[in-house]
Amino acid sequence: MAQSKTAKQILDAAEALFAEQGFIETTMRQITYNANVNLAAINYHFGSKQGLIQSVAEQFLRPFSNYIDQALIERANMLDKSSVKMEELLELLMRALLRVDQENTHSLLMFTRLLELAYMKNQGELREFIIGRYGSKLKPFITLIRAQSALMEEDEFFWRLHFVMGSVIFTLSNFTMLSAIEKKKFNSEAEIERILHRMVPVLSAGMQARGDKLYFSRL
Amino acid sequence: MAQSKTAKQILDAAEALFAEQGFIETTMRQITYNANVNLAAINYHFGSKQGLIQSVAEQFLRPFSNYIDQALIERANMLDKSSVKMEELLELLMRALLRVDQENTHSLLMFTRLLELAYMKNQGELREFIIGRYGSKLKPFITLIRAQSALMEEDEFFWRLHFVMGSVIFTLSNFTMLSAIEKKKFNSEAEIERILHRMVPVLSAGMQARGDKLYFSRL
Amino acid sequence: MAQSKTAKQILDAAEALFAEQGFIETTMRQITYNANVNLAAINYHFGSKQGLIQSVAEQFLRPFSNYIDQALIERANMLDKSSVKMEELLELLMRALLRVDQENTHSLLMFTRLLELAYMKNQGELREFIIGRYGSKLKPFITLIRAQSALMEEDEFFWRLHFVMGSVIFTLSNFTMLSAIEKKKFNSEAEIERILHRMVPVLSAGMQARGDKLYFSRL
Amino acid sequence: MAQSKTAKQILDAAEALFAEQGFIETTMRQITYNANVNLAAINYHFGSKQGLIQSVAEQFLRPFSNYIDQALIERANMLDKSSVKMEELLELLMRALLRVDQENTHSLLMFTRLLELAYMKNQGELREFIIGRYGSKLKPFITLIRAQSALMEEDEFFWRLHFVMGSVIFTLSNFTMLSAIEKKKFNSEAEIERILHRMVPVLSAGMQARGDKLYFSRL
DNA sequence: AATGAATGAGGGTTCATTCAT
DNA sequence: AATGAATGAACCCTCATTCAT
Repeated sequence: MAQSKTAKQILDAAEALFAEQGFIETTMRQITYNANVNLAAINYHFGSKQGLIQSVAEQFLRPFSNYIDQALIERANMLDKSSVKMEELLELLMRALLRVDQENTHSLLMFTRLLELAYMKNQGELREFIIGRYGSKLKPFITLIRAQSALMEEDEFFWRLHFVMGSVIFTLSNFTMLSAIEKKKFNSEAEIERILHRMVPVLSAGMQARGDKLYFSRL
Repeated sequence: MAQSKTAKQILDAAEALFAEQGFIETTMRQITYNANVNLAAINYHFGSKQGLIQSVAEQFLRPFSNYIDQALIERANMLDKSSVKMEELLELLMRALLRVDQENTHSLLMFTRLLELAYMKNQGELREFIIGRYGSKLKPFITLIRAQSALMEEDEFFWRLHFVMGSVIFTLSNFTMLSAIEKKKFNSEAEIERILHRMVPVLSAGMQARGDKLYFSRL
Repeated sequence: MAQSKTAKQILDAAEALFAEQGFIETTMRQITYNANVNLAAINYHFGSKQGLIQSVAEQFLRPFSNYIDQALIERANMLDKSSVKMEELLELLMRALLRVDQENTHSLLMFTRLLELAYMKNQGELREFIIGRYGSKLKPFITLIRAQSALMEEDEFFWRLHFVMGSVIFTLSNFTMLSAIEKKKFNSEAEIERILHRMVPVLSAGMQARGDKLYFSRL
Repeated sequence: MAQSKTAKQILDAAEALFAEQGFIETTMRQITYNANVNLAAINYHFGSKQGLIQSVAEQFLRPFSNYIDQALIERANMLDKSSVKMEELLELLMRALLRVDQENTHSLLMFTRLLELAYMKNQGELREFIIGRYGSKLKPFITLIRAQSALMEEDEFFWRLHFVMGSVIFTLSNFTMLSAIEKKKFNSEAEIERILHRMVPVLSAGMQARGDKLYFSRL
């Protein structure tokens, strides 16, 4: 059997709490209390809180990365190369995110919080863990994105990619908050699928925009 | 009313530390040590850490809001209405940000961290404080943006605005980290002005993109 | 005023417990419970447990080192140089130890435990603290010892000094135990002064012994 | 009765770790990890950590005690009684120590740490175990030492013996540390044989010194 | 107005031991 | 005979806050 009952309970409780509150804000005592296990169990099974975070992360990243792989293969078979479009790529990405989230309720939020954390200082270890483990898997996907973007230097592409990622991370990270505002303002319930879909043309246009048209004078 | 010397020292030290590390990560010990005042002084002068954050926030928001006002007047004078373009609006915004930052070193980062915090749960008080105090001031500017965006429903616009804001907030919030990566990868030093400039065409294209072209099948 | 009441209470309680149980075996909870103060007070006043140990150490080392200094000056005035003898030097040392112990009940045992600790691995910080602070003060004394020892190489002297120190440290460190055995065996109460006195001729002879007379065959 | 393979592995691993780090500092996790057995195995086979320590002790004490026996016989044969000297006795002891150490790498250090532990409070059980088991075996040897020492009362002899033992125990117990210092200071590598040899004249002179020459005034 | 001192609550981690199989 | 899993107790430390002056 892959993992003990206790480890499973810890993972589930941790996932829910991490998703809701964030990693740092969630304490080991909360997790073990919710999981109905002993405080020391986290250290026994995962070594440390950081270790638990990595395990929770992996639980999402593995299937996500697999979905991306599989989708790219599918796409390669289904379509003739000439017709690949940026928006299709982004939708493929969004679909992968949604699928994983569907399988495991908190995945999408976890993904977001994870990236958030990975960009923090003092989190070099986590950063390297993620990049080392999954960085290479996403490369072909990124290459496709690059091919569909406007012509630009490498460093420009680097920054744009992060502009776009920032959009996704920020939006998902604050989704609860934002959809509450929307409800109050427009009385319409936001669905995560709808929001992700709304992103596609925006992000796509961003990556394809011709740059450097203007430059504001310094000061 | 002139604030005491101690309060001033606390505000200055807090601003620098908040900008560098974030609000939650900064401890009162660090602030009072840097400010060269007693640990209890923060509670004495500002009631609590939260109170200090609001004071620091206000210290930044006031001049920023003034700059935006002024910039809109500038724009009204400088350009004939027909030629107002989205990119010009965004550059105007960026310029306002940079100007404030120039006057008071940490402003730009503070702005970002403030927004970040405002979107958090349990920060309803801060959120209302900001919106109540400065929300209305930005309205005319947003109206101009809306006019230059692609035709869309109100709720679509609401979301797009947040996509774009997410980009800015995320990028600036993680600027230190990202520019470190860039340096390692491309051996080039990122300047904040350059990055803000790079954002302009991307954000602009995002706001102007025609939406709803595709919709990924559920699941 | 030099130090707060709480700090004083902590020092006293810590000293007693350290002397009785050793540094590592004594917990911060025991100390603060005995001192009747809050657990966090140690960290407030001394930064860490290690910091407390250093403070306790200093409380003994300062007067001890002063006594040695003063005694050496006295000796220099009182006696003509020709008559300085090893045993006098050692008695001077013992007297210094006893005096400090008399002033502050647990000093002698503390001294011992301190040296014990200083020789442990992972205690480089403490070692450097002691040497840096008091190493130089003891140099003149050690030079006199050297002058009265048998002729030998520097490294031989180094080792002999530690043989002799080992005697003192071990005996004092286990004094409670040893004197209990003595009582059981000889029904006589051991007094620390008497024991230190007993050491003098033994240590003296050890330092003055001519070395290298025999060498056991390897294996 | 042959002990199980697991028990053997535990004993070996424990011995090495105890010798290197000391009893208290060595954790059961370290032992079982190095022994490549389950954490619970120690409690299963030895009842408790304390039980393991006693087993390890016995494993060393048996051969050591045999060597001493044998050495005393050797001595009886080799030398005519008139010429027995203190230094020869001590060298004989050192040789026994070295021989055991040679057969079983960690013996010498174990011997030291064991004595160290035996002198601690709360270790009455271990103390009695050692004395009950091996105390009598050393008696003839101690009688010989007594005969070669200076004339003195029984209790004086008792203390001197412990002064001398303290020297040996302390030096060996801190040998790693001391030889590191020597290396740094004199750039010469200390060998355990050489150090033991260096002790011989020092200890010998200590035991033979005439006592009571002076008495420092009780301040 | 200001501060040194003190505190209660809570943080992650480590340990030897025991339980269930 | 052996072990993976689990645990209770205890560890040192950090935090924002409050008290007494």
